[in-house]
Formats: sequence, structure tokens, C-alpha cells
Amino acid sequence: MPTDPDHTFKAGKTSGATLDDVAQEAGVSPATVSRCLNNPGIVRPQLKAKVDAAIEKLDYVPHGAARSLASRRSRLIGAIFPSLDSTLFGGTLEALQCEIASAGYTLVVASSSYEPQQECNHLRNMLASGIDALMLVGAAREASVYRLIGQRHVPYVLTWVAGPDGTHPCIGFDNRAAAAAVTRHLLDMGHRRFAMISGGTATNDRAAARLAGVRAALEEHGLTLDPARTMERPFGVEEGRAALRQLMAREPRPTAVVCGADPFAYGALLECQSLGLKVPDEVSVTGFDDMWLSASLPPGLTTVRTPRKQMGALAGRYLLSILAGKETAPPSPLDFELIVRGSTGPPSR
Amino acid sequence: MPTDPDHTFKAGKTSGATLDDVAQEAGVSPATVSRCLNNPGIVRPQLKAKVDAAIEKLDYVPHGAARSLASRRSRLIGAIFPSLDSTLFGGTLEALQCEIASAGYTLVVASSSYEPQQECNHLRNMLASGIDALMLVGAAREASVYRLIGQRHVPYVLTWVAGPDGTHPCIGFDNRAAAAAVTRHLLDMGHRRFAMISGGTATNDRAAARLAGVRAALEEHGLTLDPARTMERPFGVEEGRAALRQLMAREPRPTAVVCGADPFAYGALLECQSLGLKVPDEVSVTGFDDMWLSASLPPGLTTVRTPRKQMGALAGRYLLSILAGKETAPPSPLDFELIVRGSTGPPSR
DNA sequence: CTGTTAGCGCGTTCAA
DNA sequence: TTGAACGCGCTAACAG
Repeated sequence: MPTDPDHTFKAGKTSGATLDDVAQEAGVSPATVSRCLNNPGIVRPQLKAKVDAAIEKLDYVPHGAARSLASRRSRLIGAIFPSLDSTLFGGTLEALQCEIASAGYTLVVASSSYEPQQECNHLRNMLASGIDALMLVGAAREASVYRLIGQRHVPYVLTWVAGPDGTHPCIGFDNRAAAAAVTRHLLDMGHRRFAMISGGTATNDRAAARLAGVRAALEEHGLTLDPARTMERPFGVEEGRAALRQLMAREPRPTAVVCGADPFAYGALLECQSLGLKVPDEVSVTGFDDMWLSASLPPGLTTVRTPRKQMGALAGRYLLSILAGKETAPPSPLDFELIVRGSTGPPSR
Repeated sequence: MPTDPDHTFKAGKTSGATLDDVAQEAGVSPATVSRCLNNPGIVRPQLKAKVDAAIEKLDYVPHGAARSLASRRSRLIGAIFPSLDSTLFGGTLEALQCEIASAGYTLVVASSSYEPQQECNHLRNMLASGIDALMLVGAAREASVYRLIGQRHVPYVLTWVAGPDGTHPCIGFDNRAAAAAVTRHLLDMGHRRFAMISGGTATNDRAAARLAGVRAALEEHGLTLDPARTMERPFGVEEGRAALRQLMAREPRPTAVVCGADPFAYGALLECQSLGLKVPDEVSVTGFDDMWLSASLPPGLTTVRTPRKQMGALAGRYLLSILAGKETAPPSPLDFELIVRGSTGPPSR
């Protein structure tokens, strides 16, 4: 409802040449031009050249909406991330975009801000935009979301998780196993008093799986994670800092602090420095994701390297493959890698 | 060209109810349903209720492509960033997405990887997708890009820069003035021997403006930036680290190192720590952008806080306003803020 | 291999 | 205030 309709911006007023214009210019039928665009192989080179020239001359750009309507494919792929304002998903996003762009697809993106309801809203929006396929992060969400994408027969893929079962196609790694791996690294060095700084587990199944992985590894040694030493916090450096301070204020102090995400660990490391605690002599700290400062922040953070870019690229490739009608094998879990640096060592005494 | 056409994924096979279906279900004409969707005010409440019920019952989702084709507006807004895999633009991206989503628009996004040609390709792609408006970062780019968006009459806005003149609508801040401000802060404390670690100035006008700002401030005091002490590097912590080491290897050492981006400064600070250089006693370090670790990394980084989220939100609002046909004033530059922390102090002696 | 003919689902005139 | 008719620009059958 524009206040002043007369000044309404005229979108696409001079929208440029149409396919028919190109056909006329080239002296062929519209169908031939269409074929040059969508199936160049089946058109005589001579004609194709004339059409290409006409396209060039008129600076023709195909009209996406018209194409979508006629072909029933939008060439749009959607992706909903829990957050865009964090370096965590940036690599996945960039790799996904790069991958699908090379096949002529365009990426539409949204952030759910870790709120399930938002994800659902954005999905509706994207469905209305006519996305051909969808990438999501994590597996745990309202059933309504899966119902929605099931109804519309939109191919989709879950990232950052490995399929717990075969329910959904996943391109990711086993968060639980990865968390168990860092924990075992600590256990192997002799640690027995553990603490954990975890992301919110309520709407984040990756955080929940990591917490579960730590618990599982401890149980193998007959240990448990003290609830009083399990801090659940929103992701952030300052949150990690504050959590570590609390953890260290309570005797007996943990000798190992497992963080569910690198930013927590950065905060923990910095707070140790402030408190004058020697890392790893007095306390070992581990992170998760091997983000950009983990190698540089002294004494170097022991962490799990997660295949962030690979997930984006493979998710893209997987969806493209389905859209191309190829028989596509359900993807298998990706590898993570334990990166041992200076922040972990045997407990003192 | 699917290998096996028979297994081609049927996009939108069961695409769901159409507007006509809704009309029949509600016992009204398609036109009325359309009005309920686009101009609910002018339809009798009683009818509107029936239509709403039918929409609900059939779980109707409007077909974006058909709407675009008929209305000549796609409800898509495009954004091209130099990089998506960096925390730098994340806030802007997220804020932009949030802003336009609230008005029913969907964001399509791409990364140019700091390559001008990529930007141009993605723009063509987006134009073909029918974007109604466009957000770009920076002002310096190939003329062909501006020609393209001019031809199609696509409203656009430049971010992360303040309009050098009135050529383009910009939502950003004055990079040059901001860089000059940090430099003056250093000059005021008595520094006279400067070095700079800068981003690549060739295809990044923000980096170039920051470098120019430093130079300008120095010139006010009759000083110049020694080319041998001006390091141009790709953004990154390790790059900052290496650059600082080189800088300090050359006598006389600078007493102040101005970094064109926070990651450089993080690296510089960490390297100072490695080298045993006291900050700020032996050398002052400044950053740019006030990213997430700047407050936490000891001794706290003096830097410029840039309005990252605000730029995204305002850019979105500006574009929406134009799309709504409102008379929209050309935006004016946003404020930056000098954040003084522990990494700067008077030079020793 | 190429041209002809029909729509795709919706917004938007008009007239009623 | 509502309905009928038309066409947006393109792809996909078909026939030639």
C-alpha cells in the first residue's frame, strides 16, 4: 500500500528484451532460442551462432519467473542457518553458494537465530519463493517443518549432523563421537576431574550430542559429569570466560575443561591467563570446531576440526545431483579430526 | 541433461493447491482470492473469512514465480558480499535478512571472493532470478556492473562506504575518516614512527580508504608512511603475525602499528607476546572493526567500532522504502566510534 | 533439427 | 465491492 502510488517504483519497467525479441532478431522461432538456452546440444551450430549474436546484441537476460512458471523449476536453492552472524557457518555457507552457483543455481538464505519458530517461518517463505531444494542445519526440529517439505516434495539435506538413523539425508559428522574423542584424549592423559562448558541443548542437537559424547566417554571410565560443573551458556567468548571463573571458584577444581565450541575455549584460555592459571599445567582446555584463532591463541587450542567447508560443498553437490535426476546414494558421515595443541597436557601431581 | 530421464526428480509434481482451487473451495472468484492476498483491505470481511478458511484448509502457498510473472516483482532482494566466510560481514548479512524478511522479502546472497569478475557473474545470475533490489559492498567496481543495474532499473545500495559524492546511494561510514581518527589518537599520544598492515587495496576500496586516512592524518603532522613499513596482506591472523615480525625486524622499529582490520591486529598482538614485546609500552597496536575478540584479547585492542548490523538493517530499510514507492532521502553517512583499550599508550622515552 | 500451439498460476485491467 | 477475461515470458508437447 504505497502512500503515493504515483511515485511507486516501477520494477522492471524497461525490463529489457524478451525471448521473442531475440527470436525475431535472429530470424528463428522462440522455441529455438529456448533450446539454445536449455539444451544447446540439439540445435544446429549455425543457428545457435545467430541466436547467440542476437542475445549479445540485445543484451538479453532470461526472465527467471517466466522460466520457473513454465518449467516448474526455480533454479533457487534455500538454506536456513541457526545464525549468520558467527564465523561458524560462514565456511559452509560460502562453499554451498559456490558449489550451486557453478551449476547456475542461486542461493536464498535465512537465519533462524536458533529459534525453531523462525525456521518454520522462513521455510514457508522460501517454499513460496519456489525453492527447488533446501539445506538445513541439525536434525532436531518441529515435525511441522518436515511435514511441510515432505508435502512439497522438496529435496533437502541436513548438515552438521550425521544421520542417527536413515530418516533424513545428512551431510555431516558425528558430534557425539567427536566430543567423545576429545574427552578420551584427556582421559588418556590421566584427567579424572572434568568440567564442561556447553551450548544450549534445548534447541541445538549438535550441542546436545557433544554433551552426550563427553558423558559417554567419561562413563567408559566409570566417571560422571558433575551437574554443578556443567555450564550451559549462549555461545560467546565472554560467556566462556565467566563460566571458567565460576568453575574455578569451586573446590576441588577440575583439571580439564571441555568446551562445546571454540569461542568458549578462547574465553576460558583468556580467563586462565587473567587468573594466573597455567595451561595446561594447572588446567587443560579443549575447544570444538578449530576456528580461526585456535592455532594462534597461546598455547594453541586442542580442538576438533570439523569439515565446515566440505559440508557446504557436499551438501550442494548432493542436492544438485538429485535435482539432475541422478540416482544419489544417501551420503555417509564425514570425518572430523582431533587437533592436539598446547592447551592440553597431563594433570599435575 | 539427466543421464536417466525416467528418474529425473519431478520438481513441484504435487505442487499443492492453486489460487483457483482456493477460489472454488471458498465459492468466490480467483480475483477475490488474489485481493485477499495482496490488498485485504478492499474485500468484505465476510468473504475474506471464507477465503482464509479455504487457504487454511487447502494449505495453500502462493506460487512465487506466477506472482512474479504477473506482478513484475519477485519479492527477492539480492546481496553480494566480498566474502561470506569471515565474521566481518556476518552481522550485516544477518541484519539485512532479518529486516527484509519482516516485509515478506527473501534474500538471495552470493560471495565474490574479493574478485570483481565474480561479482559481475553473480549479478547477472541474480538479475536473471529477477531480484527487485540489490545490496553491494564498497563503491569501486567495474563500470559494467553499474551499467547492468542501471539498465534494469534495479534499486541498489552500497554499504561499508560513505558516498564520496552523490553518485550512488550509500549506507556506510567514512573509512578514511575512521582510519584518520585512530591515527590521530596515536599522534596525540606522541607517536611519530608508524607502520601499517593493510588489506589489499587493489580491489578493496575500503582498505584503500583506510590506508589513505592514515596517510592523511600523518601528513597533518608532516609525517609520511614509509613504504617499507606498509605491508599489504590478505586478511588473516597469521598474516598479521608475520607482518608484525617483519616490521619489528627493521630498525628503527615503529612505535605504533596501525592495522586495517582486527584480524591483523590480533595476529600482531599475539606475535608481540611471542617476541616478548610489551604492548603498549614498546609498541602500540590498533585494529579496525571491533570484532568479537577485541575486547577480550589482552591487553584489549584499541580499534574502530563500525556499524555492521546497522548497515545491514538500514540498507534493508532503505531498499524496502524505495520498493514501496516512498520518497526516500539519500542516506547520510553513519557514525563510527573510536574504542580506546589497552593496546595503545604513549611511546616509551 | 525446427516451428507451432498451449498453457504454467497469478495480478490486473475492465465492466457489472 | 466483486467477477470475467487477458496476458506476463517462457518451456514443453507435438507436428513437420
